Amino acid sequence: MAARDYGQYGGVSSALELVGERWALLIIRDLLVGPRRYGELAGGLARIPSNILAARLKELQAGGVIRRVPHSRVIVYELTPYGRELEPVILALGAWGFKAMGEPREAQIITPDSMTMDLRTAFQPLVAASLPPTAYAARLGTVELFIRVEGSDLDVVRGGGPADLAFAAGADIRRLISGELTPDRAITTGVVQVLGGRNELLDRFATTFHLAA
Amino acid sequence: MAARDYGQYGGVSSALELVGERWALLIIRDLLVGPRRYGELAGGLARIPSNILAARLKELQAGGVIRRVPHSRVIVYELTPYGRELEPVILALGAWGFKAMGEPREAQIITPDSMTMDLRTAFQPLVAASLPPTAYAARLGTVELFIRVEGSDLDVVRGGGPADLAFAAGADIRRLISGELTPDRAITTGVVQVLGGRNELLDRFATTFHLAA
DNA sequence: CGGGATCCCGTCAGATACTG
DNA sequence: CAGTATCTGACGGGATCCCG
Repeated sequence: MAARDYGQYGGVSSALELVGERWALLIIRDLLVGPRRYGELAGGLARIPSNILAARLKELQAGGVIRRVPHSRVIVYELTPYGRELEPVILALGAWGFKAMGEPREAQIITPDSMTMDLRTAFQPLVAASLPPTAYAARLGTVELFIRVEGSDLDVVRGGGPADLAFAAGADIRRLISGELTPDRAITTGVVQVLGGRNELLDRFATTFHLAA
Repeated sequence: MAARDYGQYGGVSSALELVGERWALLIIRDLLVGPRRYGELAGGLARIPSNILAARLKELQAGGVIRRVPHSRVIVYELTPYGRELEPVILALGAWGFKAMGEPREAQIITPDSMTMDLRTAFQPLVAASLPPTAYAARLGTVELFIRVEGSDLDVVRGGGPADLAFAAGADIRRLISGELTPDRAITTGVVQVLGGRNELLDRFATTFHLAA
């Protein structure tokens, strides 16, 4: 049960002994969005074997990174305060990995939690601060997200709602966020379909969520 | 040879497919200090099997993270520009892991490169900017480092040199950096031995390198 | 001697089935 | 729904060997 050790005394090796095992940081990524049940984690991490998920949850719990909370009938996993301090790590890792993303491979899926964290990664609070509050309803593949930007605050939740701009796109929304595609070209090429609201608001979206490749 | 995939399309999973395998981030940590030869990496990562080191180097090269550079007779590995962009990730991970460090376990060693990166992690550029240039000669366990702070710049190299303060300590230098121990108590308890220079300069060291637990 | 490649073995991950 | 049990295959660990 004890995580495998690297035989070194240092910050990075200590961190990797706690969260360096396969799947661990993806579990933490999803828990950064909010507390999740076992089945929700398994659903978001489609290809994780259930025994591995169970093992990781125990290890992360033993390491003080997550907590197992019984809520009346159901059991929920959530990050401890110390686990929540991994947010800068996940955001930095996500920003770096974002630049390496190419076209989605066969059988690569988008999940609500991974998309939510990618949006948080690309979020530009300084840009957003000077823009009026805006709500977006985005359908990305099969994932529906309701995105509210207000000042330098960002809130992303699953589902829809009354939005200033509603749009649908696929995995290549990445090309809009990276700046590879202008908002205009994204619409004319069909990468983004505007379902409601003014087209110009996609400009605002693209400047609010931007991560150069 | 292709890295194992997570079946997800997202920034974090993409990153982990490139640098998420065991030992990979420790190799990158050491290469952030400077280009290294195969044997130097093997020396700094004492417990890595040579086949794993060889496999990781190939994978990281294929992923565009490192480069294999023949220098006349010898071969040197170095980070690509894209690989160097992992520095914020390593620093964030190191800062997080630093807080989880307890006493060194049996057979846990300190290496020059891991110590160098830990110092970079703990470095407070804003504090340093308002202090006069200072050079420290530190012997940490068997590791000798020459640390120069000038304005908000930090330079750490192996070996010694003419320093304003020379001191020796063990792994529990961590307790000074975390603030668990004041500089005064660190000296009186013998955690830090001042070998040359004025004792008061250890105050400056402790404020320049600080990471609360 | 530096820079690996090869071999064997143990452990972990992956897939599926099963249970309280 | 929240895991446990079991089996198989792949990867990591350790030692040894090889080649320029």
